[in-house]
Amino acid sequence: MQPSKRNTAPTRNDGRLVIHFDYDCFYASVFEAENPALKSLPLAVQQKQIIVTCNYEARRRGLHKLQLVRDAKRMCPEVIIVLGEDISRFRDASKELYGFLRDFSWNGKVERLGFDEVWMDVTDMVDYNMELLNSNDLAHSFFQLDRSEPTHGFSFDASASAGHTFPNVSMIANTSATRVNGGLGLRLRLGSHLAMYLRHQLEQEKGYTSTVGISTTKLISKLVGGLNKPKGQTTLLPPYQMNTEGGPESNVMTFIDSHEIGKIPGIGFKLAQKLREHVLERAPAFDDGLVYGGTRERVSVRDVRTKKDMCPELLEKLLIGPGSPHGIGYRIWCLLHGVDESEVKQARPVPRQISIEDSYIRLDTIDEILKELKMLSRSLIARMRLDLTDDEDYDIPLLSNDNDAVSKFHDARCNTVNRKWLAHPRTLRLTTRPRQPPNPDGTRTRSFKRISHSVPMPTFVLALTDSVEALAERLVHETLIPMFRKLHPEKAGWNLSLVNVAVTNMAETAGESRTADGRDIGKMFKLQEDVLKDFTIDDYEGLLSDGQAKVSSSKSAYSAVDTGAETNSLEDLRHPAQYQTVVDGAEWDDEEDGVDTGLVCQSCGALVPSFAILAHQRFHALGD
DNA sequence: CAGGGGAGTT
DNA sequence: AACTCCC
Repeated sequence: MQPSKRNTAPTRNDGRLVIHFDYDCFYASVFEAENPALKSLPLAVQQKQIIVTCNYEARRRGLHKLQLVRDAKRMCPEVIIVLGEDISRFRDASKELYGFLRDFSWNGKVERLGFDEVWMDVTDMVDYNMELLNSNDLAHSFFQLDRSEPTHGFSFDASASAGHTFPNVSMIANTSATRVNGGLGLRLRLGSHLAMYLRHQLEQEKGYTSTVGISTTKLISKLVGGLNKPKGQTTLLPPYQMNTEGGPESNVMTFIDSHEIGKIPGIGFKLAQKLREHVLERAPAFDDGLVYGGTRERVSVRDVRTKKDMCPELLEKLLIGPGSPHGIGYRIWCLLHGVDESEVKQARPVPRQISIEDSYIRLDTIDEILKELKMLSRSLIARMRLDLTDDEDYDIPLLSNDNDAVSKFHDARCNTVNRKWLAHPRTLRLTTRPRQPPNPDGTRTRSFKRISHSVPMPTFVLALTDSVEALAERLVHETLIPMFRKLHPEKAGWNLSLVNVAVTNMAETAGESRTADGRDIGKMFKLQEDVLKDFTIDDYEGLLSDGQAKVSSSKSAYSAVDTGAETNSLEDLRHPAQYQTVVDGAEWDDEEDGVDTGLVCQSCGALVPSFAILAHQRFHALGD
């Protein structure tokens, strides 16, 4: 980057419309939805000795999240406390609400974070409805929820936004003004009405209230939603563009600048501490303590952004460390300016990993280990069957002319095992957290370091006809105990504070293109976005020297990837012509099968794991 | 590491 | 395999 452009703010791209949902006090709401009588009473959810969350009746009486049960009872003796250590009901409710919201989406870009947050990219819905507006009568508008059904939707007043705004002023209807910036003001307004409609649906149909933010990125929609909790929604008003000479201040900058640095999603504990240390020029006292030796401890986004010599390169130097991605300096630089190009990800059909863990005060005998591994294995296999299998029935209607299939359908119906794997894990991992041996002086250093060992997934676990119990037994003795010996070769002397058993590295089996909701189409979209992203990044470097004219080049990139030729060359990039994809078989009979999906080198025939392809290419380049 | 997850990167 | 981030 050129020295003169060091402090160039990243360019905003506000072409999207993103809504962020956060269900109000989710765990408590799950119990209230099951038993509505609880709604009018103070209710708290307990895990171990902690109130993990409580409803607003309880908060009115002084209770709060992460409070000791004892303190909560003292403060509010009437509080109703329910146990929430079994999280399955929360997981189920979360999936149901997620599915409910996703059914409104046109593009499938609906992403969940944890159990209680969802982003929706509704750009296509909003832009479609922008075209339907009658600019002479915005107050009587209709939002169409289905492109092929003009009457399916809701009426709304497009001359004002729904819910709260930041800044907190009512948006005065001004048609000529709203058309600047590609109509951003008006588009946000439509987004706010769609958000309001979806919140009402969520409450009416499912009984859950939510707090919502509306903006153009994941970052800003999530942050701005936090302004009106609970049961509120907030839209960040334009102008969004950075301040130019004499122009108005960007509301994005105004909004994000005052946030504590550690409150920005993507800036976690470690990064926040490093940034605070740099700004304060000394070690910060605590995570978010306010005062240290009488001096100011709070470090805001503005403090970091305006610190002397601040630039992407400095951030990179400051923040690079083990586990942190390269390019983090530029990413954080963008976050400091409220810029976040990350996409709302499409729904994934199956999870990337499933893990079960438990923590212990003391775990130091092999008998206890055996018992715990058995428990964890049972849970894990049960979860695998729940989350990685599908009912075979779904395929039958497609073959309904086939008599065999029809009778098979009935067989399957009567059979308790009529499921099949949507994906099977290729890797099994055992993780432990050893407790530190005591120091010479008797004190104990607390360590939360984990160690792990992975092996190819033993395929017998996938036999759906065997009982969970029998499979767990076999898994422990044949696989997990040997893995444990590898992690802890000593006969004794260890003491564990945590054990985790996980399956990862999922291989999707049959039926990847089964349904019309289009995972294949999803992949094409993703491919295009990747190209667009790469193009935009290169483009960004090239354009830095003249600062402007971002949008038009992004658009030309988009039309370029629309052609078949471009798509093919993209394939070539991802799978160099020299390599052929190894198709991972759907069989898992009993061969201790191919562990890693990779590519076969067409030069030497070697099976090369994906991560080693570049190295392998270099090998040939040097050798030849 | 509240707890018991989950997603990503090098 | 270890680390960082999110809830």
